[in-house]
Formats: sequence, C-alpha cells, structure tokens
Amino acid sequence: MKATINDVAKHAGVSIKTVSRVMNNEPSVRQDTHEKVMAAINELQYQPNSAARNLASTRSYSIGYIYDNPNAYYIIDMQKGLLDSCKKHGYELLIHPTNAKSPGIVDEVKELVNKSRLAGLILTPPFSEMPHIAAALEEMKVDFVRIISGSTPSPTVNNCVLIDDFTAAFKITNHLLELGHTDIAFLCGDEEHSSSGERLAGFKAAITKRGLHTNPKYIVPGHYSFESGVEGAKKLMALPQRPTAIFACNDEIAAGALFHARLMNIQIPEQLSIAGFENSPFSRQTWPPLTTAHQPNSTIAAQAAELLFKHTRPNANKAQIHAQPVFIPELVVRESTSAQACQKK
Amino acid sequence: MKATINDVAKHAGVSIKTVSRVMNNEPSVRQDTHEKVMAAINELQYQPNSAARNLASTRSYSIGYIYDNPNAYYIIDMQKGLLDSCKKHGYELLIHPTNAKSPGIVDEVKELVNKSRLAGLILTPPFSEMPHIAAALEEMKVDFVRIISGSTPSPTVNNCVLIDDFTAAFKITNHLLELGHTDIAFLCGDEEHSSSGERLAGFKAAITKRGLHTNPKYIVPGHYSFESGVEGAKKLMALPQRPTAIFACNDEIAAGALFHARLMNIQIPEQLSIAGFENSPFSRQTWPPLTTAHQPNSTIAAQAAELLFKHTRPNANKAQIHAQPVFIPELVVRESTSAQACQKK
DNA sequence: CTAAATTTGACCAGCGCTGTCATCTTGGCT
DNA sequence: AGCCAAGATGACAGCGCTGGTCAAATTTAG
Repeated sequence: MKATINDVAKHAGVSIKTVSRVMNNEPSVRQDTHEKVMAAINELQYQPNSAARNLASTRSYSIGYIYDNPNAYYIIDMQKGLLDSCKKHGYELLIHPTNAKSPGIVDEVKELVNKSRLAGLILTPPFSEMPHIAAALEEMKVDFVRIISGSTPSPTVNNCVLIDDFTAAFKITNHLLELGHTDIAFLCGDEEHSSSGERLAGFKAAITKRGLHTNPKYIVPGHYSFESGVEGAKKLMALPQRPTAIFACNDEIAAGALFHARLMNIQIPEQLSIAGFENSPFSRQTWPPLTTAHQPNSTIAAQAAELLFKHTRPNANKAQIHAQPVFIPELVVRESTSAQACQKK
Repeated sequence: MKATINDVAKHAGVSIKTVSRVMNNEPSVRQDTHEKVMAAINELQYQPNSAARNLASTRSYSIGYIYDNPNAYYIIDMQKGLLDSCKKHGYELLIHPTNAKSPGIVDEVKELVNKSRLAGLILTPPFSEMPHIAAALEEMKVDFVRIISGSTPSPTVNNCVLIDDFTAAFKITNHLLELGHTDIAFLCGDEEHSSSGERLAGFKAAITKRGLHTNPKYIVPGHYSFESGVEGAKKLMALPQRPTAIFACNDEIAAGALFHARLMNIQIPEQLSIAGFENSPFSRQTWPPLTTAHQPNSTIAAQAAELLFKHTRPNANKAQIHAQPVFIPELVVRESTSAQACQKK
C-alpha cells in the first residue's frame, strides 16, 4: 500500500540504511547516492512511518504545543503555523491545553514530555515567560523554542522567536501622533505578560521622541480582555480632560473601549480615535473597524517550529541555529482612527 | 524509564500476552486475572507505547479531527473534549485544518487517513453533512462519527452524535413568547448548514403551537457571521412594523444584530429583545449579555470520541454501539431579552 | 472423578525504522 | 603500482508491541 524504506532502497539500488541516512540528513553520503535516493523518494512519494521511527529511534518525531490562552483566534492561528511546519518536516504535533496557573504545572509539563516522548516544545506566553518551566526543560535536555516579546536577539539564548512589540507600539503611537493627537491614553494588558510592558514602552518612547510627555493619568492598568477595555475607557472618559485617542494593548481591549464609547454616545473616530493590537478577526468585527498592528501568528509559529527542528536535528547547520527571527507587527490603518477628534480642539 | 508491557507482566505475575489481552479487551481472560493485571497497570502507571502499538498492529491508535470553521471558540472547545477522551483511552488526536470547499477535499481526507493510518475520524459541520465524504470513508472502511443536527436517532445509522437544534430553538422561542412577544423575527444561518434549518423549524413550531403564525417578512436569510447579523437587523428595523424580538441563529449573528440596534439607538432589551444560540464567550462580551442556548461543545466532542472508540474497539459491547447521544442545548437567559418591548405596545 | 471447555503461557515472526559495527571504496601519498 | 586512512555503504539486531499457533495448565460440568 504505502511505500516503505525497503521499496525506496530497492528502487534506488542501495541499502535501506543509506535511505535512512538520507532521510536523517546524516553526513557521509556521497552527492550522487544522495540524489539517487532523493529521486526514488520523490517517485514513490515516500513518507517515513513515524511510528516506526519513534520506536526505533532514541529521538522522537513529535513536538508539543502547550497553551493556555483565552484568545481562541490566537491558538488556532498558532496551530495552523505549527502544523504546516510539522508537515513539511515529517513531525507530528501534540497539542496540550492546560492551566498555566496550576501549581503542578511544571510536573505536568515534565510528564507530558516523558510520556509522549516529545522531541521538543513550543512555548507561547504565558509559558514562554515562566523561568521554572524553561529550567525544568533544560534540565531534562528537551529542546524548546519560546515566542516572546523583545527586539534585540540575545547572544546567550538562541531558542527564541522575538516579537518586537516595542517597535510596533511605537509605530501605532506615531500614527496617532501624526494625525495630530497629543492627548493619547494607553490601556495596558496583563502585567505578567511582558508584551504589555513592551508595548507601553514603545508608546512612551514615541511620545517622548515627539517632545511631548506622557500623562500618568492616561496610562490605565488592566488585562487582556474586553471587560478590561470597557473599564479602562470608562475611567478615561470620566477624566476632566479626556484624551483624544486611545491605544489599547490588544484588539479585545480596544473592542471593549469602543463599546464603552458607543454606550456614551461618543462617535468614533469623530470624537475619539481608538487603536488596538494584533489584527485578530475581532478587529474587523467592530464598528468602525480597528486600526491595529498585524501580528502574523501563523508565520511566527511556523518560524518557531523551524527553529525547533533545527535544534532537534543533530546534523544541522550550526550557523543557522543562532538566527533569532524578529517579527515586527505592521501597522494596519482602519476607520477607528482619524485626525478629527484633535482638530476640534 | 517508562514501564513497558514486560514490567507489567512481571509485576502481575502473568505473561506479556495476557497483559496484551487485557489491554486490547480480548475475551477469554478470567475476571481475577483481569483485575490483577489492571492493578499492575495502575500501579506502574503503564501506558502502552503508541508507536509500538501502531507499528505492530494492523489497527491504529490515533483519530483525526478535520475542521473548517470560522468560529475559533467552537474549535478550541471541540479539541478540548476530544483530547480528554483520547487521553482516557490512550489514543492520539491528529488535527487537520482544511478548506471544506476545496474541490480535492475528498482526496485530501483519504490521503490523511492513509498517511496517518487513522483509526477513525470526527466530523463536524460542514464535513459531517457532506455525503461524498461519508461515502469515501465508508468505502475505505474507516470509522467515523458525525456531529449533526437532529433529534431522532436513526435506526440505520449509528455513528452520529445529535444536537437537537429543533427543541433548543423551540425553547428559546417559547421563552420569548412567554415574555409576551408575538412579533418575533428569525435571522437565519447558512442554508447549507442543517442546523440553521432545524433551528428555524423549531422557531416556527413554537409559534404555531402558540396559535400564532410566522410572518414571512420576519424570516431573514443570512449566514453565520457578525456581518450577517448587522445586515439582517438592518432589514428588520426598516420594516414598517418592527418585530419586538429577534432570535438569531447563533451568537455572532445576535451580536451583529445587537450592534446594529445600538447604532440605531434602539435600547436592548427595553425596545427590542435579542436572543442568540451557542453560548459562546461572544455572548458574554456583548452588552447586554445575550440570552442564548448553551451548546456544550466539549462534552459533545467527548461523546463523539467515546462513540468512535466503541466502534473501533473490536470486542466492544454491541448494545452500546447503537446508543446515539442526543444533546439538547439549554436555555440561558441573560439581559438581552425582557418583556418590556412588547408591553409598550 | 473424568472429559470437555476454558484460560494462560511460551514462542515466533514481523511492523518500519535506527544504531552499531563491520566491510568495502575511494583517493592521496610514497 | 602499492599502501593506508578516511569516507561511504551494508548487514544485522532490536525498539515494544500484536497476532498467530499450539501446548500446558486450570477450571467447569456431567
């Protein structure tokens, strides 16, 4: 039915071991044999049986994705990217939803790795920012790649995919500044997520660079939720001097702010500009659609998986391993921001 | 490191063959030996190595979940239920997002089954309602369980989990009727999804039973999206005689309707009641929160997986196989519906 | 208490692949 | 040409389990 390594070996006129060598990128296979084998592989559409591989090898061919994120869109996108990359490299993806705040989380992760013999793990926030998880995995000598907020590749750590929240937030803030806004508020996400801090820093930097200064009353703590956005906007709108623009730490918060504004009969963007972050489907379902920063989650996930596979594969190009991809979410301008609110002043 | 079948055999004082018999539910194992082995399994926390099982057996121990649904919350919930059930039975879950409308979809599914040697498949709408997919799977002799809309178990088909959309819609409509509403509109979902038709039928039945009749102008075709809800509400609100309540085919549509109402300065529920369907997180993020019907997606998914495993396991209790679970989503009353709008009349 | 039926174990092959180690090539050197 | 080391390739065992066969042990029924 399905081609096995034996079929490929016969077809190419080599031993199965040589086919195995080619499949595993092992050195000491001559150029022409390599090509011969590859040709046979392609012709027979050979795909190694992962069960056999797992059984025979000390290594494993599945990676895990642990998640605990209320944002379903984010998870779905991540999965998509991971799956694509896994498929490409003949790996399997094991998904494991769990509760990051559970006290036994480290043991749970350990057990998962052991039981499912995982080759590696993809960690997204909040897991990617939990030092005890990273420590446990390092101790177990399991590879992992973290997707974290940051802009400057670290020379000591090579297993991260960085999202430059700072720069993206800087851009969004700049967009608002360029429209003419000077009284801009910021609705924070969860304190524990470094992304929120990075975005706030980018926000402040843009304002400072413009020669303005940030009004502490305009920086509202909160968390990554719709409700938090409603609350935050309520506080801001109750201030004697209202801001003319709000930059929310993600689209959900922005949607909440938008909602509160609608409730208060504040026209968007005529009387108030609102920007979000992430470009989730959410940001297109609001009215008006949200100006936001596009975070290409699928692509980010795929990159993370690629990085993991490079680690995992024993004979990888060492130079490539140290590449730390940095993603800068791009500004997406929609109808929720305009110059109108500040021109009236 | 990890316990193998040999360890269990030694621990229980039996041969590995007997352990294997127990693991695979084979007959002709005496009660007490069975217990002895189970005790050893529990004590050693034995989990069969799925790679070895897959390799040795003609059967496989992984099931697939194919999805193509814009509703990320739905998918996440489904996954959760499937994973729980898989874990319990020692199966693996393979997820496969794809495009249901792609012309090569049947071949794609076939290839997936072949390549990953799937024991079975879980099909949700729209896949569960595509006859050519079911036919292809039957031809391949691959088990599958469909999650579909319906209320009466079919005697010929035994691989379905039913969601009684009719009754749930009946209940929601009744709730509106009991509040005193008589002019109730219905915003349809996609025509291709039978759930929309079932919900509409339940809606009509409730109205008819009340001795009233449905106004054709109040039945607005559409699809399962926020935008469709906005459009639908717009049409309804433009009618000379506005309805006093709207029953939307799902929460997203309801959210769209809610949004349009807010835009038109129609107070909810004072001037108009709106109900949704599904009880997705969406329904709690709107203001006011939506009256809806709770569809326990995780539980439904888990049931579907259980059903599939019963099919797949060769020595299962035949009587159980023919049980077709029927879920009736329960009414959840929140602030978006009240008697106010119809009392004013 | 015996014959028949049931339960269990010993043993083997083999699933498709990798790891180890032995063997065969190759090419550089004298 | 002859020799040797390094490189390329192959033979073979074994990963943990299932499925089959058959014989031995045990239970059950008559």
